[in-house]
Amino acid sequence: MSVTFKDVAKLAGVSTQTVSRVTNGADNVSPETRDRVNQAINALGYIPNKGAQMLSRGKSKTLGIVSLDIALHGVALIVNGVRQQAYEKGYGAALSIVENNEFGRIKAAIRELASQQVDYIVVNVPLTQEMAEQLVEQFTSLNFMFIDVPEHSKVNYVCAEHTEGAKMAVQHLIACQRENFLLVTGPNASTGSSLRRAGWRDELTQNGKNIVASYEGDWDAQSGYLAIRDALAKKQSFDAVLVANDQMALGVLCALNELGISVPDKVSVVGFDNISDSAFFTPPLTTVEQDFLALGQQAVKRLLDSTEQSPHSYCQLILPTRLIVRSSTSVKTKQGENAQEILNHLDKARALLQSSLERN
Amino acid sequence: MSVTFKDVAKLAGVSTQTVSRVTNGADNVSPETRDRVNQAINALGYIPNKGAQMLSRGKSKTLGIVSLDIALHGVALIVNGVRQQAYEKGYGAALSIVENNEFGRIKAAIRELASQQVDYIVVNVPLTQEMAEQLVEQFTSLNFMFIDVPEHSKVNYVCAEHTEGAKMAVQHLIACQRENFLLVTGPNASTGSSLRRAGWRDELTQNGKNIVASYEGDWDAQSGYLAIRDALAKKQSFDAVLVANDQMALGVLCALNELGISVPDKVSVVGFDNISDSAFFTPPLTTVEQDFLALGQQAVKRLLDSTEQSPHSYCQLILPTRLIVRSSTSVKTKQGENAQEILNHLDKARALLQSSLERN
DNA sequence: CACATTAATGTTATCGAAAACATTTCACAC
DNA sequence: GTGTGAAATGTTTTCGATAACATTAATGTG
Repeated sequence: MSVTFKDVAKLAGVSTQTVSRVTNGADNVSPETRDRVNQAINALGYIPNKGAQMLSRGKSKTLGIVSLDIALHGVALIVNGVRQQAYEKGYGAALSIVENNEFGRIKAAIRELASQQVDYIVVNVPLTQEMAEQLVEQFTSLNFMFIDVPEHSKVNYVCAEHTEGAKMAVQHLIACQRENFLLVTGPNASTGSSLRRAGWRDELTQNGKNIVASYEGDWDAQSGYLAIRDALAKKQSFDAVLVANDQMALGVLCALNELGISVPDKVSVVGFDNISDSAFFTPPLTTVEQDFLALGQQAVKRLLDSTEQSPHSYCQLILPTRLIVRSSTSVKTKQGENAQEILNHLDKARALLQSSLERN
Repeated sequence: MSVTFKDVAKLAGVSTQTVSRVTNGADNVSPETRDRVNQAINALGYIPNKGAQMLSRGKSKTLGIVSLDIALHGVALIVNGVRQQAYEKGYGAALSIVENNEFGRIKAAIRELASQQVDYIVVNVPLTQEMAEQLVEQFTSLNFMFIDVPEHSKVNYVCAEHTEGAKMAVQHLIACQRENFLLVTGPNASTGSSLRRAGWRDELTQNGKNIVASYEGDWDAQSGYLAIRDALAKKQSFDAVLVANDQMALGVLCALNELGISVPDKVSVVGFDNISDSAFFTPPLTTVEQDFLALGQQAVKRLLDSTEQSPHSYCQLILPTRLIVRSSTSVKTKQGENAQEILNHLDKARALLQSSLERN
C-alpha cells in the first residue's frame, strides 16, 4: 500500500521515531541523519497520514466551515477569507455546505466536522440567537464563531453593519428627493436580509416616506426582475427601489430598462454588497459595500484569539459598510427642467435621420 | 477529552467491538443490545473519530477536489456538482484551492489531499497534457479525473465542447451579417479559454471574416470593459464582439452602452457560459451555454465507474454546449431601413416634450 | 444426549504517527 | 578517571476504531 515511516526508517537505517523527528523539524537530529532521512522520504515519495497524525496528536490543526451554497458570490468570498486566514495561521480548512438552513442539517454538518477533529468551527448560515447558543452548548468541545448572527447573542460573532448600511441607502435616496419606495428583500430566513429590511423600514417611516410594496426575493437576478414586473403589472407607482443585494438589483435594472423606465431619473435603484460586477451594470449601480473577505478573515482571526481569552468574554465584532454612489441614483429631474435641452437633441437627431432617409 | 467507544461501551455494559458493530449497522447484534448502545451513544453525544476510522479501515471514503478560486461562478458550480455527486455515492469531499496554476502548488495540494487518504481526486485547474500525465504517474496510489484538460491526453477527463460552442457563436454572428470581430479571451493559461479562442479563429478565418483585435481578459467584468474602451480609443471599427465568458461580456456591454453604441444593432455581442445573470443584462446576452454542474457531476460519476474498468481505458467525456440566443445579437439594420419608424417615434416624443414644456 | 451449527458477544492485534520514556555515546569538569 | 550533562538515537506505549480471531450460549439434529 502506501509508504509509511517504517519504510522510510528502513531505507534510511534509522528508527521510525527519528523519521518523525525529521518530519516535525525537531532540532536534536544530526545533520547527516536528517539528510539521509529526507533523501529516503523523497526517494519513496512518502506522504504523511493525517488520520494517524490526528490520532496521536489529539488535535488536527484544522478549522471547519459550515456554509451556505458557495454559488452565492458573497458566500464564496467569505469562505475565501476564512480559508486564507486559517491557512495563514497554520490551519487547514474543511468545508461543509448545507443546502438549506434546516437546523438538523446544520447539526449534522457540525457533527461531520467534529468527527474530523476540527479544533474550531466558523458557521456562516443564518441562525437565530437561540440556535447559535444551543450549538455552543451542545458541542462543548468545539470553539464556535458565527457570521451574521443576530446581535447580542451570547456567542462569538462577526457581523456586517447591515442596519446602518441599509439606513445609508435610504438617506441617500431621500437626498435624491425620492418619496415612494419599493423594497426587494432577501429570503426572510436570512439574518442579513432581515437586518437590512429593518434598517430600510426604520429610516423610511422615521422620515415619513411611503413603502409602496415589499417583495421577498431569493438573492438572484430573476427574483428582482419578477418583483418589478409584478409591481408594474399592478400599476404601482414608485420612484425608488431598495434591493437587498446587487444580483437582484441587476434583475431590477433589467426590468426597468426593458420597459423604458429611465434609471436613475424616473426610478433610482440602490443595491447591497458591491460585488465586482455592479460597477458594470447599466447603469452602474449605487450600492452599499460590505467586505465579505474581511468578514471571513476577521471571523478566523478573532476565533483563534478568543480561545486565549477568559471563557466568558465573547468576540462581537461589527464590520462597517459604506455607500458607493454610482449612476443608478440621482436627484429627480423636475418635469420640464431639462426639456429644452432634450428637445434640441431630438431636433438634431431628427434632422440626421431625415437626411439619411432621403439619401436612400 | 472527547467521548470514545470505550466510554460508550462502559455505559452500555458491552465491549467496544459491539459498539463498533452497532455504529456500522452489522446485523449480528441483538435488538436489546443495539438499543442500549444507541442510548449510550446519544446520552454521551458520541462522535466517531474519522482519523481513527481511516487508520483502521485503510480507506477514507473521501474524494478530493483541487480547484481554482471558487469566487469564479463557474468554478463554484463545478465544485457543487462534484460535491453533490460524491455525496450521493457515499463519499465525503475535501476541497483544496490553488490560487494560481503554478504546478508546484498543484502538486502540494494533491499531496495535502493524499495525506487525508482520499481515494479519488478531481482536478479542476488548467493543466497541459504533460502536467496531467505527470501527476497520474507520480501519484500512483490515487485515481485522477481532470476537468477541461486538453483533449486526447492519456488521462481520465471530462470536458465541455468549448471549440464547437465557440464555432456556434461565430456562425450565429455571421448569420447576423457581421464582418469585423473583436475578441475578448480569458487568461491564456486557461485550457477552456484557449479552446474557445481556437474555435473562434478557425471559424472566422474559414469564413473570411476579419479579426480586428484580440484582448486577453482575466474573466471579470472589468477586463471586458477595458478591452472595449481600449479598442474604441484606438478607433478600431467592429460590429461584433466574441467574449470568452459572460462576466466579461457584462463589462463589454457596459462600455458599449456607456458610449451610446447600440447593442445589438451597431455591435452584437456573444458571451460564453450562460450564467444565470446573463439573461438580465442590458440587453439580455446571447451566449453559449455550458453545464458546469453536470461537468462536476459527470467527473465524479465517471471517475468512480472508471476504477471498475480495465486499467488502460480512459474516460474521455465531452459535454455539449449550446447557443442561447437573446437580445445582444441581431441582424444589422440596413442604414435607413427602420428610419421612418424611428422618425415617427421621435415626432411623438417631441410633441410630448413640447407640450410639457409649455405647461411649465 | 452428544455434537454440529449458528447467533451474540468478547479479546487481541493492527493501522501510522507521535509522546513518553530509555539508552547510548561523547565531551568536559573536577 | 569517574561523574555529570547533553546530544543523538532507539523502544514502548498510546491514540480510536476495526478486522481477524476466539469464545460463549443457545438451538437443533440424528
